[in-house]
Formats: sequence, C-alpha cells, structure tokens
Amino acid sequence: MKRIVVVEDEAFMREELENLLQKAGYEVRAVDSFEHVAKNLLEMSPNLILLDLNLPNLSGFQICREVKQKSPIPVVILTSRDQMRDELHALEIGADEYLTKPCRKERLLARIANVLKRYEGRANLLEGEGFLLDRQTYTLYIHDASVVLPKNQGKLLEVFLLGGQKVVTKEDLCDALWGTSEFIDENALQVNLTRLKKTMTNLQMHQKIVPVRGEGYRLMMEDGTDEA
Amino acid sequence: MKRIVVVEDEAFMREELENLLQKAGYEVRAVDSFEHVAKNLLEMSPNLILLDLNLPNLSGFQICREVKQKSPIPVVILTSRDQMRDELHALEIGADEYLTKPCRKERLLARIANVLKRYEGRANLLEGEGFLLDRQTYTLYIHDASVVLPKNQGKLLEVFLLGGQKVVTKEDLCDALWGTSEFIDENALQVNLTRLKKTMTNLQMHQKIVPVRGEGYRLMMEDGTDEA
DNA sequence: GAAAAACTTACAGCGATTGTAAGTTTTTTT
DNA sequence: AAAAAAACTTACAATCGCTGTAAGTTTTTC
Repeated sequence: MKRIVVVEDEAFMREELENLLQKAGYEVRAVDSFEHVAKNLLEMSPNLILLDLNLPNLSGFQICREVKQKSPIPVVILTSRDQMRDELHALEIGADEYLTKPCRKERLLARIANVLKRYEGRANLLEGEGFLLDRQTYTLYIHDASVVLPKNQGKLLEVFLLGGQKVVTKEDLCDALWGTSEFIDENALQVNLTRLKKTMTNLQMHQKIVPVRGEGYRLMMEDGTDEA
Repeated sequence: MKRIVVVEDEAFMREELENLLQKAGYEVRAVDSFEHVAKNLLEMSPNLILLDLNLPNLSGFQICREVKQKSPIPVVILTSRDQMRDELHALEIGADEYLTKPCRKERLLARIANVLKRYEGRANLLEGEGFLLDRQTYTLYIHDASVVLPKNQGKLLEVFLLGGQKVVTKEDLCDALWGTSEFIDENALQVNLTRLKKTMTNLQMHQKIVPVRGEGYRLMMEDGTDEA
C-alpha cells in the first residue's frame, strides 16, 4: 500500500485529508511537530508528500527544497495561495504538482494518483547533473539512453552522488567496494576509478571525477564549476 | 533539443503556441491533417505531445488513449473544456497534465518543463501490468525494486510486451533471440523461456507466460483473465 | 496408451568484470 | 633540477554469470 504523509497545520483540514486519503486506499500519516520536518519526513519514507505552504515558522518552500535535494520522493503542494508567482516557484524547486484550495476531492485524488503513476520505478534513482543512477542495478540513464554499469563502477558513482559536492575519501570508496577500509588497496581502487572515469567520458557526462591530492576525490562539473 | 508536437485545429492558437514554445527553446511541429493523427504523431517521435480536446472528427481523448497504449510519450492536454468530468477522464486514460484555456504562458511552460523533467530516463520503458521494462538494458522495475534481466530473458519479455495480448509464435521469439527463425532451436528456446518464467515467478509478477498449444505462447494475467 | 508438445536439470564453453602486477606520468617539495 | 609522493596506465589471468547442449521427464491431446 502506498504511504502518504500530510503536512498541514490546520487541524480540521488535516483530519479531512487523512480521511479522504484513507478511504481512497492509502496509508496516511500526519506530521504533528513542525520542527525538523524535512528530516522527520524522510524517516517515514513515504511514497508521496502532501504539503501545505503556510506553516508556522518554516516555509513550505524550504521543506520542499530540502526533501527534493535529499530524495526522489514526489511532493504535491496543496495551498490557499493562488498567486501565479508561488506556483511557478514551487514547480521550479521541484514540486511535482501544485493545487489550490479549495480543491475538489476528485481532482486531488486524481492528481495524486497521476503523480504516483509517474513515479513508478523511480524510488531508487539518484540524481546527477543530467543523468540518473539506479542504486539497485546501477543502470545509468542519460540523454534518453541507458546503460548498466559494472557493479564496481556503479558503487563508486553511487558514493560520489550520495556525497554531493563533498570530497570523498579513499576509505569511503574502499568501504563501498569491499565493505572494509582496513587495508586500502590503493592500486585496485585506482584501477576501478579509472574505469569509471573512462565510461563517464565515453558517455559524455557533464560531471567528472577529479583528485584532491592527499584527501581523495570529488565530483565536479565538466567546466570546473561546483555542482548545483 | 526537446521536440514538442502541437495538435490544435484553430490556426491562430496554433501559431501562438508554436511561437511561444520555440522561444522557450523547444523544437516544435504541428499536425496539419487530422486523420490517423495518433500514427503520424508517433512517427515524429516527439518528447512531448500538446493536445487540444476539441478536434474535427476525432476526439482528443481517443488520440491520447492511442498514444498512451503504444508509447511512453508524455501528453499534456490544453483545452477550453473546463468540466471536472473531462479532467478526470483525461487523467484516467493516462494524460500527464490537464490545463484549461485561457492559460498563462508561464504556467504552460512551467507545467511542460515539469512533465518533461519527470520523464527523464523513461523514453525506452515498456509498460506491463505492474512493472516496467527498459528496452535498452533490460532493467525491470517492480514494486519499488529493480533487477537487470539477462539479455535473453529481456529480449523475450520485450517481444511479449510489444505483442500485447496476442499470441507470440516461436518464430517471433527465435527471431528476437538470434535474429533468424530459419531453423528453430526448440530446445534452446524452451530453456530460455523457462528461465524467464522462473524469474517472473520469483519476482511475483502479475503476468505470466502460458503456452498456446501448437501456436506459441502468450502473456496473461496471473488469474487467467486477459490483460487490460 | 501412444504421440506430440512442453518442460526440467545438469554441465561445459564463453565472455565480461575484476584484481594483480609492473610499470609510467604528473605534481609537489626541497 | 632532482627526488619523492601521488596519481595514473596497460596488459594479463582468475572468476563469475549467462548461454547452448544434451538427455532426460512430465503434461496434454486424441
């Protein structure tokens, strides 16, 4: 069963939504506290997040952005703010749907179903600049093409994507490859890295792996600018 | 560059749309004749279809349904029909977005960009009942999990999915596996089929392959009903 | 119950991926 | 400019998973 988390501060509205969604066959949870929402949200690992924009303290935009940075979970925004500006902004930072209150039940349900449908198979995709990586199979999607990376190359790329723009140490990489970083096999790691680099250039990817002398490696844009 | 095909019978509106989309950096084509639209559409292999509902002769719904049956191309509906009934129906038969005229340019562009973003990596996915298959890598997506099928199993499953509910002959299958159906190697084919069946049951897929004595095989629902 | 079709299982060959080894090149330091 | 450290390259052999082969058994149909 698909799990939906509702983020809405007004109690009456929240209950109504919970009811509606439950009747429609979803498992529903609501966020009670509004501190560290983004973090709490991810821990519930929902299939979809239904988000109000006007919340105490924190902005709904901020939550949406945080969720989208850290996960591929779809976000549907349901709000009373009907300004075009807000809608465009929401879509820009990655919201998957923007609905304004009042919203007919049928429309809400239809749009939610629609978003969920589009997310089938995306649950485990990591996002890079201009490409996607499936964490389970190491299938790489780029430019309407797809390739399955050899396991080791996939594991390495995965570590880089999870690390964001940070420097990744050789320990981290060895850990990912062999489950231990006790004795680092510099050579074997080097060879595997070279292989990944080669396939990345062959695929004309927009990010590349560069060494950080003495510290490890890091993922950058082709042209040398930082990512994101 | 992403290619968008516009299906709209009113000339003024059509030109305005073409203009807007071109300025936004898309390659735009328009459909002139409205016969065999669905077929013509697919031949243009667009990245997205922008569709009006009120067309001479044919219903936009029908076009949308046909496109969705035969391809994974996203369809955005832009129409003057503002009945909730129409919107629900459109979403039900697989439309990815439903917008009503008049529609602000910014909103149209934002929604189109949004849909295109969600379709990254989906260009080569075939749809089965409850699962997706990548035609290039034979990566299979099911229940938030993914597996890469061995090439032969992938090729076989691909043939079944392309064939729809029809019976697939052994010639077809041999053709897919070895590029020829001159001498059918009954045995090798049998073994490969068995392997595919096994992984399908292991993955608890909702469709299965059943023999049609003397004719070949066909893909059905678990419970024996026909598919969709 | 006999024939045809469909299926099962084990094994050996082959190819792709991986770790190893022995280098060379680049960068930094003195 | 020489030496040392870090980063990289290339080729080869072991390994693992996929495939076709062979020799069966089981199921269906008449």
